[in-house]
Amino acid sequence: MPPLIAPRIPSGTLELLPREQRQFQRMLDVIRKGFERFGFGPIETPVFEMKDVLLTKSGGETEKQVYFVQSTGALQQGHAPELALRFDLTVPLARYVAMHERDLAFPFRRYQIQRVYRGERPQLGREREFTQCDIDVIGKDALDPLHDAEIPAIIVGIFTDLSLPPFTIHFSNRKVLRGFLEAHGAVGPEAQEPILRAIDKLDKTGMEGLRESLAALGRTELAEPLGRLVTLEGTSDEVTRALQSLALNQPLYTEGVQEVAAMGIALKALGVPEGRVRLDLRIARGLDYYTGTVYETFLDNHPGFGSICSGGRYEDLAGYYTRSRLPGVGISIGATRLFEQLRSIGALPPDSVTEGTHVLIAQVEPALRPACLALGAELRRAGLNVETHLEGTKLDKQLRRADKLGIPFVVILGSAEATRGVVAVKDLAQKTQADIPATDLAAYLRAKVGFLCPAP
RNA sequence: GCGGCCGUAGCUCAGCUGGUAGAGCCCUCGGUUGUGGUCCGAGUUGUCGUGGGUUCGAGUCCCAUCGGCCGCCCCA
Repeated sequence: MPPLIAPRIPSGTLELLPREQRQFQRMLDVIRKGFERFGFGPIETPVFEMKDVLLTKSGGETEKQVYFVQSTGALQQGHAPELALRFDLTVPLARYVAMHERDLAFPFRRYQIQRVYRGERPQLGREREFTQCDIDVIGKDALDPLHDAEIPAIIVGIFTDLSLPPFTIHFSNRKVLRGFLEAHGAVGPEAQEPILRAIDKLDKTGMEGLRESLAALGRTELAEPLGRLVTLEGTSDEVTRALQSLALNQPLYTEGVQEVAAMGIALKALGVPEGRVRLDLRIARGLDYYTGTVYETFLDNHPGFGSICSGGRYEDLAGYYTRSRLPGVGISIGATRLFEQLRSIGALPPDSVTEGTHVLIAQVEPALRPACLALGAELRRAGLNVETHLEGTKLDKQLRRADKLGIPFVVILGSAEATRGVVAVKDLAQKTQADIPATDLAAYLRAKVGFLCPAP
């Protein structure tokens, strides 16, 4: 015998058993419905893109995390890879919009639920292959700030539908932060970026860390005013008023505060519950392409899990691919991370009997096999998901199978039942069993399973 | 890419100061005729991550290497 190869998957990848996969799928379904509800349309893009297309904006940090793709043939000839796996869905979106610009209706509202790849050190909630659920709105030349308010409303709806544990979408506005820094002498992106990063790390480093970073940058004088800005607490309205009262005479700052104020009003109008979405000046986001609103979502009781959903506003999405100016705003749910984290705290919703296999038809006598097949066909026509046990092993094995697969009902059809025109229906969870007239079976089970299915 | 911890059955792990391997779970079968998840009994499973070294002898010590987990960078 040849030696066995150890069955394994690369670290940072995830594989689920069918029941878990169903839960994950259900999560994605809820997300998709949430996107559709707000009038977003689906797209998909290839897992790999041309290398030069993908690596435009990245520069240093992201490039190190990119997987290159090369056919073995080309590899043998010593060619450098010309393809790379996408590491997010935003860059492919930019390419997509630039490519199909003339055919799209702007503002272009699309959602995209696909896997992305990052060459990172995996950890819990940090995979090398994971699923992102993105929505973005892309405008032509301009995009009303109202779109920025709609984004969190969409997410709140979805997370509520998912019965998530308490969560908060924190948002801020980089114009406010930049304007504030500008007004305090930190002028220009080169000076501001490192400070914004330091602010973004506040939850890990604390104020001490921020002070240290500022000291290292030779900006000790910013510690005091920035400290006050960043520790503003209260409802979004209260924080907004505090920002307005600072009355910094700085155009960018003023613009940012206006946007923040407008968001507060819009969020109320959209019916987003107070407290779900908070203005939090500690959110800055490291990614430098964000220019206005930024979002970051955390589970209230599990801050260590990191952000499960984040995004923001960017002034020019596709500058590398087209001369058109295409501002946008978007957000991404980290579905794989969210799923893993919910699972680790036991917060995944329980199996639903309306999904998966509803009924297992046990086969106890070879002579009745055709009857079992026919019964299965009939129940399926009634809208039920049915497995007919085709092996016809011992009954206890068949019951164990139903048990293991989480199938709630077992139908037993033997000659004892057949001669009386009934079948035995066993409810595995209730440990009950009843003889049901064969003619009533479909209706009986449908009522038991408790869902409305389309008329046959 | 940097730092720390760890690699023993499919899974989770035990194996004291070196003397050639164990538990639980899982799985299979049985506790007789068509009734599960409980209980009882029986059984299968390992080149102790890999390579080298020290030693009469190494899962146990040393070195290297690969892999995993955690933290950092970054991020969903």
